[in-house]
Amino acid sequence: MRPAIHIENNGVPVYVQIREQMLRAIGAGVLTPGEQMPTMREVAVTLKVDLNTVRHAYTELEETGAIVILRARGTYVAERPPPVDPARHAGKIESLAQQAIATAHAAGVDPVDLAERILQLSKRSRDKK
Amino acid sequence: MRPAIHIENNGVPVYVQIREQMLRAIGAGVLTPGEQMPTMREVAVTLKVDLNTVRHAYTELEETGAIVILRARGTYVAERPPPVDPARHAGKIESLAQQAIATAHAAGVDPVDLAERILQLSKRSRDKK
DNA sequence: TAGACTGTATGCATTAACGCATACAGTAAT
DNA sequence: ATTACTGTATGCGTTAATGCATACAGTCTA
Repeated sequence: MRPAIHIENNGVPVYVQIREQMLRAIGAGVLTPGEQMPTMREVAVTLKVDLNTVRHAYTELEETGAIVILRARGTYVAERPPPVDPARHAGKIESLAQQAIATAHAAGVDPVDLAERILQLSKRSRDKK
Repeated sequence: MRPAIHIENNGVPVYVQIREQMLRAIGAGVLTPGEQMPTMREVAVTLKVDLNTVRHAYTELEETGAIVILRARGTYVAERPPPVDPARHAGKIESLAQQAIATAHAAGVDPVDLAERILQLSKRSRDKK
């Protein structure tokens, strides 16, 4: 399956965003072990970023054992991808949640309203599929 | 209270890490509205990073309305802004929700998980009061 | 063998991030 | 007025991130 990658202008390097989202796609089962990853060029063109930027992300993914890169043959999800550390993932959620609360507070918005709106929007886009 | 900031070598810019973690501290209630933030120099020395790097982070926090910077007097966590008219308020929620979803996605987090965590945290802090 | 596809690599230019040092400018307490 | 503290600003140098173009090198299929 082709993961939907989304690049944002947060100050976070593009290659980091690609790396994280690919990791999530693998962890979530969107990309399964042995399956071919999207081609570097494919990702580069789709996201309108440089080929070397994608390679940067892929290289790091290979270093962590998440994927295997075969020259001229493509890249594939590793047969035994490193387990997604549950604590690490939970920490990310926690962090994002607190950030969202702070931001909402600063804008005079009730975090509960925000959360409910997020739910509506996400579930709606999920139904499309 | 003094938030414990931790800088990592993730490829994520230092100023982004500071910005995010300060936001997190505010969202978690470690830093409360009206409370003085750690001095820029304090943070710089503690984390062994450049003063301008900290300023970069603080400046962005001010732009989002999370903190208030008073020249020569220090920086403070923003008070909750006065309520605005319902139309703009709804617009803010919409905007924040979309931003949160994008950020979550970029970080490899399911927006639904994020929303549910926000709900938990907000309801909990609501009980305290 | 030819062509298409895929990863690898280089060079050049631009911008951002950062550290380090130094200085300037308000504020508040003594 | 002096001093200490806080934010603001500049200059210099280094490294990293990116985009853009171009080329090289394996692999596979027709």
